[in-house]
Amino acid sequence: MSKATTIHDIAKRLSINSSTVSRALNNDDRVAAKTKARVQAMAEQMNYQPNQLAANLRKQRSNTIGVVVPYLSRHFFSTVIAGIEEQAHQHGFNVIICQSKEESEREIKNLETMLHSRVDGILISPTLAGDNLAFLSSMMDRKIPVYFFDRHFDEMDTTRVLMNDQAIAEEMCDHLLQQSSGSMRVLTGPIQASIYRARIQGILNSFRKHGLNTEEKLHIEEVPLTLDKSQELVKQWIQRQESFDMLFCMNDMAALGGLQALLDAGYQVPQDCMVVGFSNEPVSKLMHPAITTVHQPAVAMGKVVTKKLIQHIEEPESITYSETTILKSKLIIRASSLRNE
Amino acid sequence: MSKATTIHDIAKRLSINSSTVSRALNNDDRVAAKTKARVQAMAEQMNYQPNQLAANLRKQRSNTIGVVVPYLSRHFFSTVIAGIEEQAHQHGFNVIICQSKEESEREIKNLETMLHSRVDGILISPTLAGDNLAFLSSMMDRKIPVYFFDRHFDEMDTTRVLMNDQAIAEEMCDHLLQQSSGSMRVLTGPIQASIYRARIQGILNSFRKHGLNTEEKLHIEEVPLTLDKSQELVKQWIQRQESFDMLFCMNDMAALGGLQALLDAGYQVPQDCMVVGFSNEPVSKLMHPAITTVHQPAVAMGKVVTKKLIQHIEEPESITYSETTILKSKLIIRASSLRNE
DNA sequence: TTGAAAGCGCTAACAC
DNA sequence: GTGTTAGCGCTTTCAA
Repeated sequence: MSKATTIHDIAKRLSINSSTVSRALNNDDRVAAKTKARVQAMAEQMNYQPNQLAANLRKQRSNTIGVVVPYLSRHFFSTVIAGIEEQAHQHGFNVIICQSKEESEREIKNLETMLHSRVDGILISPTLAGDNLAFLSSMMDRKIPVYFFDRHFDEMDTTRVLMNDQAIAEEMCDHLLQQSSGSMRVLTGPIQASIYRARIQGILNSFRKHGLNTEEKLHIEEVPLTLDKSQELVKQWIQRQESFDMLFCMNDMAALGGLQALLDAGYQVPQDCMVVGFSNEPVSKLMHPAITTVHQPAVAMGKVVTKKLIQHIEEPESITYSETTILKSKLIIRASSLRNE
Repeated sequence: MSKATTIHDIAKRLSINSSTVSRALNNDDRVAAKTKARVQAMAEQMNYQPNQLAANLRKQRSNTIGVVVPYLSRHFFSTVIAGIEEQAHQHGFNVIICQSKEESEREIKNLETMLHSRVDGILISPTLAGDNLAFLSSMMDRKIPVYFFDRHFDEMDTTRVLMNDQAIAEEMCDHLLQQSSGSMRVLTGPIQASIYRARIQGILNSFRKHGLNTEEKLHIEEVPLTLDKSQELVKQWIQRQESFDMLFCMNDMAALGGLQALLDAGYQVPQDCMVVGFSNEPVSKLMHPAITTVHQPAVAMGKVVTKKLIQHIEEPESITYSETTILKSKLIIRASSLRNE
């Protein structure tokens, strides 16, 4: 096999025109059933493989969706991508993936590559500092739809699929404050990020609702949300004899680290200090005590946002609006925050 | 902006030929430095974005690598892909990703799509049952290089990058047998899989070396390697009063589940039973006791295999051989398998 | 060092 | 229903 079969080869063998072959292969209504059958049989026989590249060039459409996430290996993001991938393939779209590593420069470079590859649309959970906002806007101006998931920019008026971060954080905080009127420490990621801002707002609401003074009773710390950093920080607090009896972590890894530091120092959890996390990593339920957390429907998020984007790609005129979809996450209360058992 | 700028637009404005523009943009030696500068300036000014689609069609090359893994959301695979992505982008390649979900049918469908998209090469950790082997071979026949990572087929003579599964499992088993001459239970994934076969071979070697009877002392159980399944199974064993004092799990999730079941039943780990896992998931070190495991260089695996594939794509004639690269993983001994402390 | 011209494989407007 | 024709935007001989 020295050369791949083209529609022209098939046409020649069948003594018909290549455009008829094209139509037959694309199941066009106007071509006779009999011709269709002949073409399909011959295509099979000659082991014809359509050349998407050519079709794409002609159609000015790559059938490809570009996805940008901070880190591919974070459980939450790889799970969302699993959802994206599934939905996209169902609709005949390819998915190309990049990681920004939280660097907006890298993110822009990736987006440029995608632009050159003529992706039909972008799905992104953007890096939160830097000048990527302007670049993303310019992509929209070029009629390439950019949809957000999980993270977003308020400034950009486009469709996004988010979690109910504020409400669930408020609910979580309510749950804690019902059991304690002590002092809370919050470990959060970058405050610029909408998700963290939303969650903190939820916490503030809850404090206000309970008539508690946030100046005195609430201490918010912005840190890299990793196991090690969190463990180290909480250890320091304990050494300095700072007092708190609730530890609210914005992800499970930080909660694990914090829990570890507390237990190492001989604290009882939840009696001396309650600990809660976020994201429901598989391990959170295995700790002693098991950690209270929030389950986020990550696969669903991927599917939903992809479905909307594909609809936009396939019928651009029909999309005259942008919408914000809020997916409901769910509180999972476990021993690490249950004093009354 | 109603229409994207092409090289022809630039050529017209500069009153030169589009092929000169093409050459200038590709930094061809034959074009005068002065012309190059003019072209580049104009391209900038007109906000020219190269159309990869067109270049790809002309060059019969998509600059895209197809990646197939069982599950995108498994930590090991998403980490390998992070490495693949990084290496590929450094060399100007895109990466499209599919998950097979361990279904060979789905895998073949994905591969076909990639074929039509004219990927320049495939990186795959294949599903281990089904008729995908034949399909993969046929891709190689079509001059599309297929490289394996982590998993592979002995029957296919192509480059692959694997872990030293057999050696490390033997080392792990040695470590256990030095401390016990009791009975071992192994929780493994599908035996058809080369990785599990290799690891089991390592265990057998270790038993033989220690002069122990595998008929009596070794019990191998093939199960889905999930936390829940493992926990359930070990719980059953305990209820049935089956006796074993070493639990060798082929991943950390299974080890976590097993550990949980043992602790729930009041067993002391490692005194009553040692527990070991595989893959060094972040949580393994957080358990009480911390779990002995194997660190696998996943990012490195992704980078190495991608580098080799790209070399193959760029200089196909120079590749007259296939090679097997074995990456060294590393034993991480922790409290769950240390009786002498 | 540059220009002219052909063509990658496909689709789609138009004609019959 | 089918054929004719004209590109999509780029690269790459070949010629000058």
